[in-house]
Amino acid sequence: MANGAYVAHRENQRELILEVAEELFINKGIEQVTIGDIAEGSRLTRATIYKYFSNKEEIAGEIYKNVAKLWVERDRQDVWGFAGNGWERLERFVVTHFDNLFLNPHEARMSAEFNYMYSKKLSVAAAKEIFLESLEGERQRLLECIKGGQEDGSLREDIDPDVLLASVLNFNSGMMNRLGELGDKVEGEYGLGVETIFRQICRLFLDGFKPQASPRAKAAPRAKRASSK
Amino acid sequence: MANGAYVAHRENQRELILEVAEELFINKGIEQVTIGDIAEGSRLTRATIYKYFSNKEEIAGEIYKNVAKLWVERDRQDVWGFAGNGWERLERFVVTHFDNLFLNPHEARMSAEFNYMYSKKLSVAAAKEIFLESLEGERQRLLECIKGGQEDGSLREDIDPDVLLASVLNFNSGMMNRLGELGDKVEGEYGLGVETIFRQICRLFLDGFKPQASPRAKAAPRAKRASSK
Amino acid sequence: MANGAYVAHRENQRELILEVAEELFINKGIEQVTIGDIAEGSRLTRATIYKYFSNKEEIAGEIYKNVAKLWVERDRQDVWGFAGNGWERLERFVVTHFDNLFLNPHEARMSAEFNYMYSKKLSVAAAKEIFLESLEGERQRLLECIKGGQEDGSLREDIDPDVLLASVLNFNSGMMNRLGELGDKVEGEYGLGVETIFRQICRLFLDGFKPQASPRAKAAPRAKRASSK
Amino acid sequence: MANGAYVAHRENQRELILEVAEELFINKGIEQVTIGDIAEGSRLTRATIYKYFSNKEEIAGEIYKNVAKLWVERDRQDVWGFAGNGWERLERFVVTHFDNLFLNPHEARMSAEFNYMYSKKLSVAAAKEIFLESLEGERQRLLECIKGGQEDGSLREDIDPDVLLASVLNFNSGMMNRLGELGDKVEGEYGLGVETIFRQICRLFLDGFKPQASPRAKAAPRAKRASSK
DNA sequence: AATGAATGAGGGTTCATTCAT
DNA sequence: TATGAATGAACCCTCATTCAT
Repeated sequence: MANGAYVAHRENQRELILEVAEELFINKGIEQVTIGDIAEGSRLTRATIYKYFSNKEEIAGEIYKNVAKLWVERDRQDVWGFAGNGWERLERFVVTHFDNLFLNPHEARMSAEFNYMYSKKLSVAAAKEIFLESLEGERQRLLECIKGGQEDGSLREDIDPDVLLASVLNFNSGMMNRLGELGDKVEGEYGLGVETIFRQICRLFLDGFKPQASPRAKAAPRAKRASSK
Repeated sequence: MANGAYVAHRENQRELILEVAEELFINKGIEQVTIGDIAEGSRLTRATIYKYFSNKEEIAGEIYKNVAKLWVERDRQDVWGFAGNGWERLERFVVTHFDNLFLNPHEARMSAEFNYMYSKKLSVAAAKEIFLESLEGERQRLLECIKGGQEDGSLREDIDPDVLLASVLNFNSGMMNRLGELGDKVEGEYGLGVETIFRQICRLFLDGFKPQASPRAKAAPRAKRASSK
Repeated sequence: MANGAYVAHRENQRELILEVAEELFINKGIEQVTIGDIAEGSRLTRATIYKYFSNKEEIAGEIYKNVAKLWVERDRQDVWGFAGNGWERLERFVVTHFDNLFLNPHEARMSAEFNYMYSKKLSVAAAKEIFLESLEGERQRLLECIKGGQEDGSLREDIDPDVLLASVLNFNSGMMNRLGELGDKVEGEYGLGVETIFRQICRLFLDGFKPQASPRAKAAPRAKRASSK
Repeated sequence: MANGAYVAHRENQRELILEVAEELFINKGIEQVTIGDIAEGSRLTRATIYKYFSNKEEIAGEIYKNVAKLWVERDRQDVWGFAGNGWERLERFVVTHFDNLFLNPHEARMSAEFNYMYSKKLSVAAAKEIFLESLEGERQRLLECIKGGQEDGSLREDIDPDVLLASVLNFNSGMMNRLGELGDKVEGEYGLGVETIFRQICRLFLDGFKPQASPRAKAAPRAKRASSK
């Protein structure tokens, strides 16, 4: 029916807008992009954009959700289906993520953008909805993977699984955002390929999850410092 | 003479502006702060601010340089003066930095803000000037520390020292910025103290620098994925 | 036949739109109501509204005409059929009108709205058409009532009947609009019920129509004032 | 000092803006006037207008306050200084007001505009502040005049002084606003000069305040009507 | 050195209205 | 008949920046 055509058209326009917006967000930064830019890029008027989204943040949130959905989907296929010991599966979780980011740098870029925005503008409630929804069952699956690794002896047991979980997730986020922010700039800074460096960082981090042979080297006494303020 | 008074006055005003701006940048985010806000906070007019700085980015750069200078100074006192094997000194380098960040969260905040801005607005040249200048001799000192560690057997030798160096610096930056962006939000998300988590992340990362007992576990074959675009 | 159904349907829709619009005009003020509001209220789309009326003013005019028709109809029943002397019939004309307004405050509201709009947006021609059409034979009937009153001695004779007529009509309009604008606010302002006050105003005004016992008190010499501009 | 020049300049600009705005408000209606219109009229930019007033309503309020201040001032000179019996002073109060309005029609126009706006947009609190402030001691002075009139026998005693007071004030407002809305249109409608008509309305109303010779004519029995809704 | 005034550019948003379906 | 899409014109407001004092 005609109705179906309408719906299809709307969906096409929505996608068009999202694509244009993502491109712009990544190149110029969410905050630097105006609704006008998006309108121009999609050859629509500003007013029309508002027929589809009620503001820029909603657009950004939508794009982020799509990206996050991709991640979960990829994990489902390439990580959680993989049989191996705990450490190997954990490695897969981390490495596969960065593998894909090297292929799709825009995802890291968008994540960096969105996380920054989240830390500023989004209400905690709105952010939580987006982030939690985007993670779906990942946290649970990863937690079980970690517990399994501690049982099968491939992961160190001296750290609480919940802490390990939070560590992995924050490491991933932190380094992904760094990757996104650096973009192609890192070569200029370090004279090394960005991919090389981040692969090694992952490797170092992951090796730290293995059972540590000797009791951990005694940490040097901590520096005591006053606040700078 | 009168001239001296003028110079002193100018210096005072400059500092006042920088202090007010830092406070605002940290609380509201650089992009959300207007010159008007800074003017109001320092009880000057917008026009007067322009007598001291030519725009907001310059102010931010100045503040960042000051913070970075602090870091270098602290390292000089608490890290490079410390005698120990390579791994221990490296650990100090990383842990001391985060110790101080927990005491001075605004530094992490400012770093996150500035790095984000750098990835967007700053010309590569301007950014390079700021970042390189701020690092001064740190890179060199850290590189020597790493090489020493590989010689004294406390650091793994299967990774090039330059790569290890870049790894440490990028890890530090990435996790610091993540820390800055999260602020106090992480507790709500993970139910764990932010400090606990980040200390463990550092520990895991640093343990990965130790010589690895067994030849590195054979990585699972990498997933092959097409670009999402 | 089908044609009849169409016509009936159109008529129903028209009425629906008018009802919704009146409700909105009264509550929010004509200028604050958008075509979109009316569309939403009548569960139609904006585009559909345009199939029935060419703009908001036309809708408002239609509603006003309906209200005015009511007034004429009521007068026909309750005023002009009443036998009494001139003053008594005049009183009826005024008092009945306000009696009804107290029962139907939305009519006063709508009148106030419409008069205000008339003074601004409506072309003089369009306004004349609406106002004159709405008055139909009222002016004539009232004029005869006044002349009758002057003959039967119940109305003062020192003022020209045409002037008395214009006085009554303008008084009615002015106080009705004031009533409409005040709504229920007057109580807060004066601590008196709005109905009480307006009834007394009518009474004072009407008593002024009686033959004045003494020659009118000599007015104090008029103040001479320059324009404020 | 230069400071004085600044202050004087500001004051001039303020007045310029107010004058332009009043002219526009009167001709086009407050709601039809945009800040852009005012800016254009005063040969400033929109942004500059915002340096002087924070929005259109504030401008309108200011103009209304000025007009109301004029009224109070005129009353002080021409009404309250006048010695006469209660009815004569009351007459002065009403007639002087309209005398001045005929000379300065823009005042009636502005009052009509403002009252309409008050009934819609202004918060009751904001409106009260403006209206009460503008009336200053007028209410009290008029009340005493009325009580005096009842004592000296020039005013009817069968109506409570407070009610008489509210009657006069509402009559004045209502008819003034009607006058403002009609502008010069009334001639076209009634073939009579607007001034003539309104003078007679005042006269009729004021004559109603005199002690009524006979017991008030028994009102015809009131029409009983159902609500139109 | 510091200021107040003024600007121009641009951002987000809303609405009446038209058009193709 | 009714509708969804799209538009373009406005409007309000904010800000960085410059200029004369």
